[in-house]
Amino acid sequence: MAELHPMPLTSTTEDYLLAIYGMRAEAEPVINARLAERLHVAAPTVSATLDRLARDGHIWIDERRQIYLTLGGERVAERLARRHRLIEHWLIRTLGMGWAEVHEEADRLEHSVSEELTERISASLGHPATCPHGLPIPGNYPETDVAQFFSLSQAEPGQEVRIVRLSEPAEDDGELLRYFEAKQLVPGHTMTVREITPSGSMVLVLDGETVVVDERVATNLWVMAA
Amino acid sequence: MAELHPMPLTSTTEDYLLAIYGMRAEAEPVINARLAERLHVAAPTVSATLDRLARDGHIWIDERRQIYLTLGGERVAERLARRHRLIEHWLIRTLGMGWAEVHEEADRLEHSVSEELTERISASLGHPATCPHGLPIPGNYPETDVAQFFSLSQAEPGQEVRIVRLSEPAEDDGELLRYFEAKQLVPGHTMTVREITPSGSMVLVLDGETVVVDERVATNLWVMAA
DNA sequence: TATCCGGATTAGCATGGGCTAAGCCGTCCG
DNA sequence: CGGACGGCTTAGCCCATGCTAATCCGGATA
Repeated sequence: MAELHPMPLTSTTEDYLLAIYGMRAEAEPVINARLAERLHVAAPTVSATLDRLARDGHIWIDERRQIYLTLGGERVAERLARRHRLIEHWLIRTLGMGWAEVHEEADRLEHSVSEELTERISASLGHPATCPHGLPIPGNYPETDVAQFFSLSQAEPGQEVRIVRLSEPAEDDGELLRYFEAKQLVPGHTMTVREITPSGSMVLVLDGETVVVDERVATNLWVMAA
Repeated sequence: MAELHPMPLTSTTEDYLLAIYGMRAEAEPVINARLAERLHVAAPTVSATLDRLARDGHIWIDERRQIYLTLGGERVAERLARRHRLIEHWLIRTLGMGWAEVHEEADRLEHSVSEELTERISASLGHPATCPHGLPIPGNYPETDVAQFFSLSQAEPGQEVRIVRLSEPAEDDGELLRYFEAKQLVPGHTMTVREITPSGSMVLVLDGETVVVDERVATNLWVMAA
């Protein structure tokens, strides 16, 4: 039974749908335990909330307890991702907020901006294709070559790559964001992989500067061959 | 017992504090029943919520059941009013939203914008003293002559007055807002009271146009001698 | 004085969203 | 084979926020 007049979703509901959407986009396994980590809540809380989400037709759960968005759930999540990523751009462009700070602000604002406001923002920015951290903005992102993207941790020594975006979880790590910003490890920049140490750390050269990143960091940067 | 680290307030809590603040500013009696009307909730809900607000030190209630903000509660409300009114300006100036629509949008956004963002907005607007509907922005409003303001319904025939602001409740009435906008009954505009009918309606002349407003409408416009 | 009315409270209930503590499953490993 | 361990649910609890129905109270009025 679909609702005739869809109830406005709660902020919590939106958070869950967006988290599931993000994990799917990164091809991470979407299960109860991972959601609990990402959302910083206890496992039983996730179970109960997922029950409601399933009841309301936003998600479904298969026999192996994998969680999937329904078409409706995905539409909601896409709209939220769109809002979130547009807001980030907006805060940077029109108010000069910091590259590393806007994600947190957008996390709150995404639940409050209307559809109408979202479209005005998109228009005023010239309908950007990605957020400042390189994540695609649904509705603005051209159908392309996502297949060419791979994690920096997969790059070979000697390879020259261009950063295209951050991983989803990186966005929630303020520390990491500030580090990326400081080292100029941001979308658009090109670098060369000098070497990879036995422990998995990568020695990079960008703008003539040598930067060393450990494996955890490398995993969170998506690149393409430059 | 004051909290050491003040818990973030809920959206509901903020709504109540802001409503009380607004009613006080208009010298309306602040009692349970009026709050129930303004917030569109049932009386017992208001009682329970006010109990919590009192428990947490945001308000106090006297023997005649009048509700007052504590110093802390007032500080919260002022910050909210500041945010709300700055956001309204911002939406109009930077995104071209409508004068009659921004209040509703700001009602949601005011709960989500950070202190930092608020100040950036204020700065980018040149620290405006009032919202687009003429209500003062706490922190930006110069200490002046509020005493000179009076309700249009108190004006005398023949008097020339300038609109300074709307009443608080008018802001929640989209219909009325659109009417004001259409008739150019907005802050800054000057008009002359031609006559007052026995029923309380007022015949006004502004910009050479004759406009008739009934008493309910006149009550919602604050003016000063032009 | 008796009544009515506006305003408030009490009682009882629901829902969303949190928590801990316990226990229950599979799978994989020693 | 027997654990241990990861993941999930059950049971039991809490609080904020909403509701209705019923009652209570105090002041104004017929």
